[in-house]
Formats: sequence, structure tokens, C-alpha cells
Amino acid sequence: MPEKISAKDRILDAANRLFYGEGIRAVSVDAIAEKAGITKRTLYYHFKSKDDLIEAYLVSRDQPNLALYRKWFEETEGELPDKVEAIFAELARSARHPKWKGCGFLRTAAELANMPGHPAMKVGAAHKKKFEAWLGEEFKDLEVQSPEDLARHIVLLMDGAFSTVLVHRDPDYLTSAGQGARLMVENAMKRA
Amino acid sequence: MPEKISAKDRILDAANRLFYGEGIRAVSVDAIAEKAGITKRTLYYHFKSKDDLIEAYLVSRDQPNLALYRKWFEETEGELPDKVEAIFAELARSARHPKWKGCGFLRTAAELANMPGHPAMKVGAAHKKKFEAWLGEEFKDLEVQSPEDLARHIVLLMDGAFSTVLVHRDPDYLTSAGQGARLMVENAMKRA
DNA sequence: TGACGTATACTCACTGAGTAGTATACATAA
DNA sequence: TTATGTATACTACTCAGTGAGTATACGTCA
Repeated sequence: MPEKISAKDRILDAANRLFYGEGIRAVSVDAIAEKAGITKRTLYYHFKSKDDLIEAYLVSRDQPNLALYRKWFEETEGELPDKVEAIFAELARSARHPKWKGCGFLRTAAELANMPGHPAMKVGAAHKKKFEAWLGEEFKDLEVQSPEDLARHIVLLMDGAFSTVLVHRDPDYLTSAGQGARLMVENAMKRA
Repeated sequence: MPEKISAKDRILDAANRLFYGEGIRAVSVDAIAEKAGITKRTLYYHFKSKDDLIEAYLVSRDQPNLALYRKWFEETEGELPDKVEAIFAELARSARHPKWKGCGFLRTAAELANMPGHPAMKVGAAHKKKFEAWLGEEFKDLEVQSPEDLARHIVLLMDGAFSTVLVHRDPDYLTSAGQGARLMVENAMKRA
């Protein structure tokens, strides 16, 4: 028998789809309530404001996204450059899906750029820091002179590719970023 | 004697400040009209819709931004890696200004991700293409095996830095991207 | 057992403030 | 006189958020 999904979960699911698909400010609370099949008043029973719901949306994406990156990395055979490039290759695959709209964290940050203290901004910043820190850890075991710098450069290429693919609607930029990331890892290993 | 600024210019100037500072969807047409010191009807006399005004905003930023990058590049003494890194150093300087809110083209693309055919999206994409093409030209004279790939990697680092600095409110990411860009140029030259 | 109290989860109907965009009139300058 | 540019005043609609109330479930005390 199918477990009944709670109203709160349905609201969060609807918020995920709409915020990611249409953008934060483009989506009204009414639209989310309607998509979730509840009244707006019920939505406000579970979340105290739209801002609160935006934050919950990003919190709900934090761990799943990081887990995906880790999975792609770990399941790839080969050397470190191959594993890093594989993340970009998988992202390029995702980007070919018509519903793909870039990185939800980056797009939310762009929309809320005029509200630096917004709770969702903190969630987004923490998410990106976690990814960078994880990459740094993966580089630590190798004889690379500065794993932190290398991790940061990879992060920059990745976030650049997210943005650029969104602008041009061309996943090749993700492939190109993967190639760039591979070069940076190889050169860092060579120098050591 | 100060030339009287036309209503149209004042509207465009107000749109620039508000769209860049607050975001596209966060700013109402009424707010722009008020800031320009004219009535909303006058705004609609000069621009046929808000979308039209958004497009005009990006068009007005296209050449000035490209000119700045070129200026920073040309005025820097030294070798190619120095000139490329200089662009990032100057951007890092800009990013320390409290009014800095990232790249207007990228932020607009993020906000309008659900309207891929929007005229402003085309302006943004063309702007980024022009920058990439210019960089590619600058790399052509050198004995680099693929100036296009190198230019693209630099673009990815730059757009990544725009986004990441916005997320973390930390201009160091632009400096780090400049260091990464220098490395990529140096390694590309070495390989030739 | 059953009457009462209370917490959870929900709905209907509404508010005041904005939203993009427009009908119409008036002024000024060629 | 006619085109250009401006203003007042408006429409029809959407926005985030709320006041007031309801159905159901659970616990506890007589």
C-alpha cells in the first residue's frame, strides 16, 4: 500500500520543482500551494514565510547534490584526473535534459544578491564550501603542493560552467570545463 | 553649462542602477519611473514593455564592459600571463566595492532561465561570446596549440569567479581565479 | 466508560499593497 | 497644425500574508 505523503513533504516537493524550474521570485506562494494540492493557509502552517520555504528548498538539495558528486567521483575507474573529469562529464549529461536550469544554489544566490544576509544565501555558501572542502580532501593524499588551491580552481571551473551553459544553452562548456579541470590536476601532479 | 539629460537616458540610467543593484524581477516599473523622476506613462512612451527595458539595460552594458576588459589587458606591462591575470586583479578590486553585485549578464541569465528565448538572454549570450572571441584573438599570435580552448578555459574561470564571489561575498575567489588563469596560459605556452 | 481539554492539521474568505500596462488629455516646439 | 513628449488617473490583476474557524485524534480525570 502506498504510504501517504505528508502535506509538508508535498509542499517542499512542489517548491523544489517550481523554484528550480521557474526561479524564486517568479514563483508565487499561491502557485506552490496549488501544485502541492493544499491551501495557502496550510502552507503557512508548515512554513512561516516564503523566505523560510526558500531556505528549506536549498537545505533539501544540499546532501543529495553532494552525494551525487561523490558517487560520480568514486564510481569512476582510473587516476585522479579521470575521476575529476568524470564529474563534469556527468554534469554535461544532466545539462542535456530539457528541464535542466543550471545550479539551483548559484541561481538563488544571483536572485538574492540584494539580500546578502538571507538565510538561503548562508545555506548556499555552506553547500559550496562543503564541496570545495571535500575536493581538497581528495587531493590531500597526492603529492600536490597545494590541494586547497587546486580544489578552488576546479570549483571555479565548475561554477563557471554552470553559469556559461545556462547563458549559451550549450552543454559543451561543461565538457570543456572538464577538460580544463583535467589539465589543472595533471599539471599540479607533474609539478610535485 | 550642463547639458540637459533626456528623459530616455534618465530612465535607462535608473534601470541600470536598479536592475543591477536589486535584480530584474525585484524591481518594478514604477520604481524605475520614480527613480528617473518621470511618470510611468512616459517610461512606456520610450520603452514598449518591461522586457524591452531589460534588453536595453544589457545592451547598454555590452560595449562599456568589453572596453574595460580590453583596457585592463592592454595597459598591463609584461607577458601574456600577466595581462590575463591583470583582468582578474582589477575585477577583484571592483568586487570590493559594496555596490558590486557580480556580473549583470550572468545574474540576468540566472533570473530569466525559465525564458530561454527572451531578447535579453540573446544579448547576454552575444556579450559573452564577444569576450571569448576577443581573448581567442589575443592568444592567436602566440605559439599555443589551441587558442580557442585556452580562451574558453579563461572564460570559465572568470564566470565561475563572478558566481562564487557572489555566493561567498569574498573577492579572494577572483584573485584565485586569476592565479588559475595565469597557470593555464603558462602551461599552454610551455606545451607549444 | 465517557466527558472534557488540547494539539495537530487543515480550509475559506479576506486584506492592503503592489503589478504591468493603458485611455485620455495637455503642453510645447517645428 | 501636427508630431513629440509629458502628466493624471485609471484598469484588471497578483502578491505575501492573516483572521477566524473546523475536523480529527489523543490524553486524562471523574
